[in-house]
Amino acid sequence: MKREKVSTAVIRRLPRYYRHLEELSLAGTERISSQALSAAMGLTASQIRQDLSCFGEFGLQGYGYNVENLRREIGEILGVNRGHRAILLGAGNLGRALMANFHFDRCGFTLEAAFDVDKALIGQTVAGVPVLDVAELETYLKKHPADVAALTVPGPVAQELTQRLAQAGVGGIWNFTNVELAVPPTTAVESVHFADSLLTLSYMILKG
Amino acid sequence: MKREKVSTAVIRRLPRYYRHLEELSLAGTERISSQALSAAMGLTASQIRQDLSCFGEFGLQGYGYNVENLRREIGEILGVNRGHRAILLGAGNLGRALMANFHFDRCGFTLEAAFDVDKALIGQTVAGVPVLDVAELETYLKKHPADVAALTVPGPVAQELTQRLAQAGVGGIWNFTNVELAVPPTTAVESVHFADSLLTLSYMILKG
DNA sequence: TAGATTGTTAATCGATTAACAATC
DNA sequence: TAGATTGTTAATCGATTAACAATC
Repeated sequence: MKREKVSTAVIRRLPRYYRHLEELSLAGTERISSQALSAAMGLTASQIRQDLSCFGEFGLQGYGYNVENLRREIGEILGVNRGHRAILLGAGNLGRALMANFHFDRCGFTLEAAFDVDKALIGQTVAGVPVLDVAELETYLKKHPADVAALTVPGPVAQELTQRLAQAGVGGIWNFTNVELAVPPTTAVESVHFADSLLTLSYMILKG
Repeated sequence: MKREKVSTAVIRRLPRYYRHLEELSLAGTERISSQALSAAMGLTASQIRQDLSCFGEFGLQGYGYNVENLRREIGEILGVNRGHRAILLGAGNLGRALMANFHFDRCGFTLEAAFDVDKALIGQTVAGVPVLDVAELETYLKKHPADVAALTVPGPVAQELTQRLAQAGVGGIWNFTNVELAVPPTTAVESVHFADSLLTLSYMILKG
């Protein structure tokens, strides 16, 4: 194993590997070669072996990889068994859609609470998750530390809330606003930029 | 200008440039150098000039770039003035969140209709957009061709609907399901994989 | 054993950065 | 004019692909 620093290109492929292996495992496939997996995913076999070699030796010469074993190993690398805790800020349409539809648990997260400013929403429960007053954010986090906060609030309040979250020790921000968030180096940000995605598609339908 | 084929790395930066330039323009900034823009975006000046040179010469020696002009040019490249038409399939929580909150128009799209199977939703209007019966999809598209379809349906029906959309001439699919869609070469797919994004964040909070 | 397939090293390819002549 | 900054060519860096000895 070559444990140099792992490039973001590799890291971004890990969830895809994980997803494919989940499906293979669910379909009852027991073993797979890098060749077969690469064909299914549109990569090269070489790349898959190269990627995995950043983290360890998970295969067997002449055999390939045990699907369930590799799935578990990659899950371990991604941290799906760490019992991560999440909160959500902004229980508007998008926030409630995530609460109702997104399977946090499949990523190894428990969504423990949502926060909003709207008195009409505070006190409600969405998909089993209580909506609390954002004024209580710090008090809540002191009692129930969270690893990650999903940020589904209006753009103008995104940066201010980010600061409060970082201050309160939340390690990662899952950003759904179109704001480029400034964070201290101890806080990670992963953004889902809908507009960037749609504009990319807009470009693609003009060309290719 | 070197008009070779533009790499996806460059294409994925275009929406970011566009977004930053919108903000600068809105803030009344008239001109900017590649140096200043790169500092604001966390890139190198060289990279920005290199990226832009794929599409033309938009700057002026000794001056830099006119913000509003560059914004418009990049908008043109991305196709925001093409009057693209969109439909949406699946008016559940996520679909309605997009309808209510996402500014299709800021990306140059008009969201013209949504489709669902749920009789309780069909006939309703969400944020001014009618929800139609998905059984009428082909009939509708014959009368009102769409450039792009947002796919916010349950995983199991995603592939089947993708085929119907491609068949009906929809050029791009904005995929919010966690299904890896198979499409003919004439159809573009851009996926927003929430789970991949959260798993990436999960990895980041363990390391970095 | 023979065939298959890994993990890793070396070769290639592509993307980013640096440098600079051109010129506003 | 002098200073600034572009667009582009060349140099560097990093990521992907190919090749192959090791070995199940």
